[in-house]
Amino acid sequence: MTTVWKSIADTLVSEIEQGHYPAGSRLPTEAMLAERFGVNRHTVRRAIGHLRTEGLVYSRRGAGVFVLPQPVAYPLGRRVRFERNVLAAGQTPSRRLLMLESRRANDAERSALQLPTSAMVHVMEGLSFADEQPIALFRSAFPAKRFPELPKQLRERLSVTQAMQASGVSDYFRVSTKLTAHLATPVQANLLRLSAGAPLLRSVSVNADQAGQPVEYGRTWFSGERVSLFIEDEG
Amino acid sequence: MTTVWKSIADTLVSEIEQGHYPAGSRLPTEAMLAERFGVNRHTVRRAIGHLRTEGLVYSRRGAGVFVLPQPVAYPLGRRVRFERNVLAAGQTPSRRLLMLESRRANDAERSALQLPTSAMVHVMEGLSFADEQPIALFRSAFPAKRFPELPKQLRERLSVTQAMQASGVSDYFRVSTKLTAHLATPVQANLLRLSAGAPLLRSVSVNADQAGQPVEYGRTWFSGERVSLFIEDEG
DNA sequence: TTATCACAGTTGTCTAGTTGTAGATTTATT
DNA sequence: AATAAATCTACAACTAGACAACTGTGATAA
Repeated sequence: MTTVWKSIADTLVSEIEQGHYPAGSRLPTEAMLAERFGVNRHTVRRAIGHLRTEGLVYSRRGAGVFVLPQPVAYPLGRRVRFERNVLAAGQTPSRRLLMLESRRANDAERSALQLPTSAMVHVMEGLSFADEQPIALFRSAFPAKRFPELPKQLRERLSVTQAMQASGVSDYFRVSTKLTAHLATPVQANLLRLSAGAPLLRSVSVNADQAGQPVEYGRTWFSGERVSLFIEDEG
Repeated sequence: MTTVWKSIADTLVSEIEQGHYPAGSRLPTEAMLAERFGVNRHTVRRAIGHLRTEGLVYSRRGAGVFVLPQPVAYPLGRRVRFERNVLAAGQTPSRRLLMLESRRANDAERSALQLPTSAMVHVMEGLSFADEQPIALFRSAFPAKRFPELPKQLRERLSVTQAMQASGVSDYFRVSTKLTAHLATPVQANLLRLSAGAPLLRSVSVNADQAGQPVEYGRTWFSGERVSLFIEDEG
């Protein structure tokens, strides 16, 4: 015995899957859907509530119900490139810069980047989006001595790859990646538009140039819901 | 020798036939009827269940029990016009718009309307009523290129014939009609106020202008109980 | 240009009422 | 005693309406 709200939920799911309502778009209002399906608004709400728990949509009071993009498959391999990864998943990448500063390296940064004591690093913090949907929070440290112009370049282009090239590093490679699971702090949850305490995947990684010299020490917090990391074959 | 619920059913039938509860009106709630007849609610339910199988009333969970009007005779011929048909049956036609959108035509629509690949169509979905009683669910596709203003016109007038005229098609004719029988999905049943799994008559049709150019590809689901389709003589 | 405000539209929440369903129990009929 | 009819109880599912909380937009004023 199927209930009305379930069949409405099924209809909406199939319409979303057929691209009828593309990712990021707004569903018709609850009132319109109620009219269309010939039911009370509460019944539509129950169907939408189901889609919400399935992670297909999210709703904002006063604004509407919006279609969520499906989780991005994010390959971790020898070459990890944000834009390429998101594009390969069929979504549109973008970034937002939250902070950019230069300061003394802390212990972890010195160790990872093989820097002498009291060396300076440029630190960039930002958000990564796929189709307007925040998928990760990142904080990267670069050796300041080697890349004196990096802050300007990052500010202009926002792409690590391009900024590196402008600083003479034509290519770079992932030399280590450590993954752990964490719960989102309130600040992180807010930035990633998750509920506080949502699960995050934390990646701590080092990239190095062709000579093996470390050029970036990065920490990234991926939304566990929206990203599925996978290890690429090293072909 | 007669049971309690049967006599209650008889009483209700005669009251409906005497116009005590006119078509479309709501019966008193089961609780009130139980009170009135001095019986348990379930006994009233059994009587109402009988009226329902007789096609005299229909009930909507949470809303109440409503009196049904009689079925409509619907002629299918060279000129099929909803309003004319229902008026000819002595009832009052009306329509409700459920959805109106423009999108890429799918295969069936492209083929029926003789459109090139990736052509756009306007799609209208709605309900047809005779005397406030839903008799059919329809979904029509129109070539968007030829009728750029159609959505506005349909929204204003809700009459295909009038919208066509406003777009320069003074008259149109049925060029093909295919009929099949289907069972109502839960959503369809709900919209037509039928029980799920009720039989529907599905008509897939194409209308064309005087030059023979297809102008509408329509699918209509008629309630098998409330409509009897008949083929008109082509005089 | 910027800030503020008003307003309509949308989702969130609550209360109350109605029909649908399931099961157990009592009462009437044969 | 057996069986059918009716009762009783309790929820589940849906409707109906009202109001609160919030968003987005456009108008107005500084």
